[in-house]
Amino acid sequence: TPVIDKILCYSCNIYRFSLWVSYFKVSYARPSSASIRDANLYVSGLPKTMTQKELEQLFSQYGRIITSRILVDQVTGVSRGVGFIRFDKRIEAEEAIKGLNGQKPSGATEPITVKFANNPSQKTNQAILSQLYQSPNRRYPGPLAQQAQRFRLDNLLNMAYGVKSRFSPMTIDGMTSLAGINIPGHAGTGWCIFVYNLAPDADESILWQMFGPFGAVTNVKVIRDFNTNKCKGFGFVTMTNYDEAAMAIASLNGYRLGDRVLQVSFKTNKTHKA
DNA sequence: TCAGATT
Repeated sequence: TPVIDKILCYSCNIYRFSLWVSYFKVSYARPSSASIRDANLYVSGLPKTMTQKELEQLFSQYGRIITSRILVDQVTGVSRGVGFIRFDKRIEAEEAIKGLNGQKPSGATEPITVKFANNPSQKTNQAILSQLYQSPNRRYPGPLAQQAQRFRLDNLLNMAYGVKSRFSPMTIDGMTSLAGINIPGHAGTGWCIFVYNLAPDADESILWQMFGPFGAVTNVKVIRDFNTNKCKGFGFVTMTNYDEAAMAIASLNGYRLGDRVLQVSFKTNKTHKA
């Protein structure tokens, strides 16, 4: 559809047009039947360089692919290393799991995980559910919440009087891009924080409650054992702003949660294997 | 004692 997006000359009617072209796919819905139900696979551990085409090539040996997708970071556009493959038939998906789960694609250094995808209609929004949950000590702010509150006030004063904090995100980001150095925990979309010594029954809501008062938290995760579903003793929190993350770490490292003393720091790259 | 990711 041509659209006038600029009038270059009113008197002689010269316009600049822009032309937007959209592509649609229209097709009959596939008749539902047991044979095509649950034929959708979730794939993780993909090499970040793998394209959708290469992903399809890898899986096409097991059957007809209906759709495929690689998830990308919304900011950087780079692959998140996870994706989806929907096969025509469930039996094809089962064969693909048998053949590819735990295998290294040619040229890859890490094995991929292939399993049936969750059904998106039954997903729960963990973040919203957790944040709706309010514990009594949140309603009556303790020392922790007061510290976070002071910090926010401090931020407002900085903004009002133009005082730059030494932890200002601008300074840090400028340093990062100029020197090309890697700062622990910095993931591009936020600052990843490692929380150690969580109790086996810890859940995401406790992380939201602890870190939320310090600023913008975009993600929390309690790492659980696959079989027991108990917390493995640690978790991760992603915060948007460096100074808020730094304040949360400074305040929460050594914090006593129940009968445990937490260790809180920026996430490092160390692996738990070997 | 430093993951997993769900269109």
